[in-house]
Amino acid sequence: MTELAPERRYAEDAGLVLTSMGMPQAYGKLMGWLLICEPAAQSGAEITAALGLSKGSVSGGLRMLETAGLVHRVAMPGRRGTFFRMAPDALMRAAGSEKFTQFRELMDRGLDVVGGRDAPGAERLRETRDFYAFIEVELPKLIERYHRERGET
Amino acid sequence: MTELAPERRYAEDAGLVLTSMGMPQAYGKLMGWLLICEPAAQSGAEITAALGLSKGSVSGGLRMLETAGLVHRVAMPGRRGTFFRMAPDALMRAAGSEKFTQFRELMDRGLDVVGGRDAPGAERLRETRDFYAFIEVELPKLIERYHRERGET
DNA sequence: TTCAAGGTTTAGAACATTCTGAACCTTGAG
DNA sequence: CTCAAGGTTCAGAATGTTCTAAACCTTGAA
Repeated sequence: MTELAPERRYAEDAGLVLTSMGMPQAYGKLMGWLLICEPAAQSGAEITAALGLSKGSVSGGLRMLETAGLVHRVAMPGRRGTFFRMAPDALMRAAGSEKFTQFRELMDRGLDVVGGRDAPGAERLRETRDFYAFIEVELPKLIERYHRERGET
Repeated sequence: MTELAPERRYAEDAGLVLTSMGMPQAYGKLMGWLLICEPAAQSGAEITAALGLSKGSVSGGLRMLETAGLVHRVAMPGRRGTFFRMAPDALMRAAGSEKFTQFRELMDRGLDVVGGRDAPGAERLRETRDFYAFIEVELPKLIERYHRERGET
């Protein structure tokens, strides 16, 4: 068993963590690597070599991450190939309030089915709906506050 | 193709939504049903009949949901079998800040690997870490605020 | 223009998850 | 005690996901 560089090991571990959040392991490794690699922008070939994944996985993964806005393509004049780096705000996008919106919508649809907020048996849906509606509105404000406070200092 | 009652259809749709958040479809259907069913507490047999799932899926699903704290067992004196109902705060638990904690920890481990907050190339990790640390602290406060405001009125 | 490196696509092998059906256990009514 | 309804467990079929390898396409240096 050959020894593993700490950077490589970190990418492996990130793969595990991100898998537990619904991302394919290989793509999680890409994210982990792009979080700590030096230099920050690397070609697909370099990443392939660093992580021991197939070219196919790296290509597919980078495209997916790019689509999700987590990774950007970077031109490196004078060097062959395409380079990728983590988007500056990459994992902050994953905080997404979309999930809360989805839940709130599901509760609203439930309220329709049972006959509105005041129908008998609607408490379950009403309470849950109100909670998610609150978070849905307040979480973006919270994030905005973070950026405001951070920007000032 | 036989017509589907709106309640049953709602459970089916909830199954789809919750699947997209990483829950098995059958378990999502259980949650959907328990959100709108009347009466609110039902036996496994009733749920099995209502949703057309196997006894095995219903039994396993209810156990899992119970373990996750989303569903409670209820005694119904005089009636056969075990009854289940949605936990009052069921889906509010799913708001969990555990995810943010996990991310923050991953970033901290990354900072260790690259040599600390001030190491070259550590900005990526540092910015992400600070963001998640902020949400990790503030989201529980936000939830607490919701309950306080809600409790007063 | 040629060629090699880099990147993309895709079929399918390897793997993991989900769900059911059937055997089994438990409980309470009669 | 007996029996039937309710519940649990588990092996395996059905399904879905992930990853690779190999064929293919693209690009730029010489």
